[in-house]
Amino acid sequence: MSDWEAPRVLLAVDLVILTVRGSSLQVLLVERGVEPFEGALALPGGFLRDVEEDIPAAARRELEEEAGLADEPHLEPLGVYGEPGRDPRGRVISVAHLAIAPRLPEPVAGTDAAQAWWKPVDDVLSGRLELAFDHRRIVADGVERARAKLEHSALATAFCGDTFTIAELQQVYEAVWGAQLDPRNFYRKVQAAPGFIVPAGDERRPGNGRPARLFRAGPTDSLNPPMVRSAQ
Amino acid sequence: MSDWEAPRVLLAVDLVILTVRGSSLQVLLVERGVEPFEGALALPGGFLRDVEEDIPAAARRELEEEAGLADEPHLEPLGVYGEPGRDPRGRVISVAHLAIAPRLPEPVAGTDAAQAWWKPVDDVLSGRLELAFDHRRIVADGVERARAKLEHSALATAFCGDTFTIAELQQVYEAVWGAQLDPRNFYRKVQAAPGFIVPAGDERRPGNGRPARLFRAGPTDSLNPPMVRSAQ
DNA sequence: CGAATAGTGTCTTTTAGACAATATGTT
DNA sequence: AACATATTGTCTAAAAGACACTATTCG
Repeated sequence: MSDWEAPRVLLAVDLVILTVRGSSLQVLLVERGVEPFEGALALPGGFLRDVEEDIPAAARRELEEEAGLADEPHLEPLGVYGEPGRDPRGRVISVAHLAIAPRLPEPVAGTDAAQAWWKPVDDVLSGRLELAFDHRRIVADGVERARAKLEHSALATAFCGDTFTIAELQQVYEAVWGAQLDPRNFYRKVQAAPGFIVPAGDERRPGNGRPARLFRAGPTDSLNPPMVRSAQ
Repeated sequence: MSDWEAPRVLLAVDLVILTVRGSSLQVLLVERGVEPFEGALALPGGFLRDVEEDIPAAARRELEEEAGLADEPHLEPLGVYGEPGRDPRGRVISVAHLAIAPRLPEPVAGTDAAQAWWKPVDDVLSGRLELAFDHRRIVADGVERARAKLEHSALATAFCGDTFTIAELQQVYEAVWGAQLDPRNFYRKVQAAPGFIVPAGDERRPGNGRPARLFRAGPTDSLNPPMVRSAQ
């Protein structure tokens, strides 16, 4: 064992960036510019820049380079994906991250050299859309993580802008969970968890009817009581 | 970018192996035999054996080599820990795994060259016990994962032997959550989740009182309704 | 005013938790 | 029998969900 040397691997960072557009949960995909899978759709990501780069830093860097999202969206580690033979360039270990982007005006977050598109996660999960590598699995894990965290954490506010109405927050839950919720019960439910959301003063969002009160994300991340998705 | 080459890192696998002994949640620790942190307590683990080794396979190998646990305990990926400067031997990325060992007769799972001990997680989390590297943080994450999963999954059965009584299952919940539960409500609660546990036929465990019925793990992993730990 | 959405009140059903009562074994 | 633990039953309080109703804006 004394002349044995531990093998070295390539370390990549991949991003599952989710947002809600319209009433559907969407994920940001890019077109690969190099082999393998050149031309195929894939998650934004890339190799560690240098051997001293911190993993969260690499994730933030890719978030900005490939998605143009510089303004601190929610970002958390998701998992490690590293089957041998996954990439012909050698043994690659990918550290996937989950990022949540707030509702953007409309335009797709284009970037860099490659192009980027928001695509409905349903199209990815159902297989209607082919992804490079094992990226479909990674998306599935990211979506499942988001669904679970909506129950117990304040993650939903990361999908919204700085201020938002309760109806907008409900749209997030409905898009991520793929379920309809009663607006009246939802209204009281979100306010029952102390510190989840706090009023932002005046009123706005003059939609078709009565303008809705505005809220912003509260101080606590852990929801108690939790938001429960009924057992389908 | 054409003459740029992606950096390579060392890949390690670390194990948070939890069990319940007596009424406390315990974690398996080994004494490090080499620098850095020689002589200090640490999680079992090690480098990938060769560049083609699968990560789950490496985790199972360490589980057997360092803990003597060959018989398929529950094993799941926990997270990635790879700050630069964490290890003087170079850039090391550690993929931590969570393993659950069933209640063992009594003897400590000794092994290999190094020695191993079960230690109460409370001693690790409180800092009474010093651990090498960032292993205290990894233990904390593993314990938190276990606590959370006990609510929504059948993970608790992994702490038990092949068959178990409901009182034994309750001891698992109490040790992991660090809380007291009402045996009568617990009894109905665990049976209310379809597929969580199934009867194993006859009776046994003739303790001091009436012998308890035996159960084994049921087919479903997802608990519905969940076991809830009251909001402390 | 009428349409449309925001926000409140109330009732019913379900669930969580406390705890009495009964069952079945050991000594 | 006395004791200890297992298992069942029952009551009460809290929460989830359905849904009628009121409020406020726009056209």
